[in-house]
Amino acid sequence: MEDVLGKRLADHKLRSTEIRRQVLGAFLQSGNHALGKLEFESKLPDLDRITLYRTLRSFEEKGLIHQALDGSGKPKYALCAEQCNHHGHQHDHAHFRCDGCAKTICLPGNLNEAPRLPEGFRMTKYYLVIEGLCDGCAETL
Amino acid sequence: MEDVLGKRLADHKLRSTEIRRQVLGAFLQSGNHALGKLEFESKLPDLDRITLYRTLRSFEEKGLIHQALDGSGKPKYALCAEQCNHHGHQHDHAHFRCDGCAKTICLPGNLNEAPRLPEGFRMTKYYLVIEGLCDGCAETL
DNA sequence: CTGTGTGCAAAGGGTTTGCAAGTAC
DNA sequence: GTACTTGCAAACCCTTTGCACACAG
Repeated sequence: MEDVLGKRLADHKLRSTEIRRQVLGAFLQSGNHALGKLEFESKLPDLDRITLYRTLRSFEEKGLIHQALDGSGKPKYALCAEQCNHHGHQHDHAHFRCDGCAKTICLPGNLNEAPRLPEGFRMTKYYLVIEGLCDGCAETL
Repeated sequence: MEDVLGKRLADHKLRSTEIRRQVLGAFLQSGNHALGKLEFESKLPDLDRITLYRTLRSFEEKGLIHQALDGSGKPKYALCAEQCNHHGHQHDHAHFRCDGCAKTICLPGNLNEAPRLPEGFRMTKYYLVIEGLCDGCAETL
């Protein structure tokens, strides 16, 4: 079977429509970096904004993508790893935002050990956000 | 001198106006937790929204407050420690957002050691965001 | 055929900008 | 007096909701 996109959608209990294949395709093309409104507008100029919002929400609910907190205040999304599905998300990577090119990158590898909390607090999850310069931008300066 | 608010504003090169004293007062009252739009509306119901935005921006530029990233998507602000000023910010604490009461709390103490980065990346700063239940909410359940 | 997805229009919320009047220093 | 601050109106995003039509399964 050649329909990688359709299969991945079906695996996540999502109907395979033209638009969803386009959006998923954009994620697969983008490698390990997260996509925001601007990236979608340049990659898929004809895509209706409202439809995009709904598509992203569906993808997130079904565990195909996750929101990438990057400190910019603007929502960005990135593909999930294999273990995420409609039951829930499970991530162990940090997000890096480059001050040069403004790209947000999912960093591979584990986070540090869980942070310590004051007495009585309980943690459900935590995120690490890093700002700086990516390899490309650091070398340009 | 009794004018704590005025002094603190002056220390940060901010003119001491009625509104700024009110906003700073709200921060001082709130202890270690961050304030968002909603909190301001309940603490200072007569405050003009636009003026609030400008006041917060001035405070942030002068190193009096910092934005507290908490994963909620909505901006929140908290008082800075002593070492921040108009030259820049310097923070070493994590932000904890409670899923119960929705409060965002600045956690005292140091972060873990700095995260490792891929070859060629350079870090300027990083944030840690933790979600869970605060002591009050955890004990209620 | 049935339930879901799409597209357009409209509405909603948060935030910023322009400008005239007021105020700190 | 001068430069900064405030308040109101208007404008500007970004995002969500309602509804009729189209489409996947």
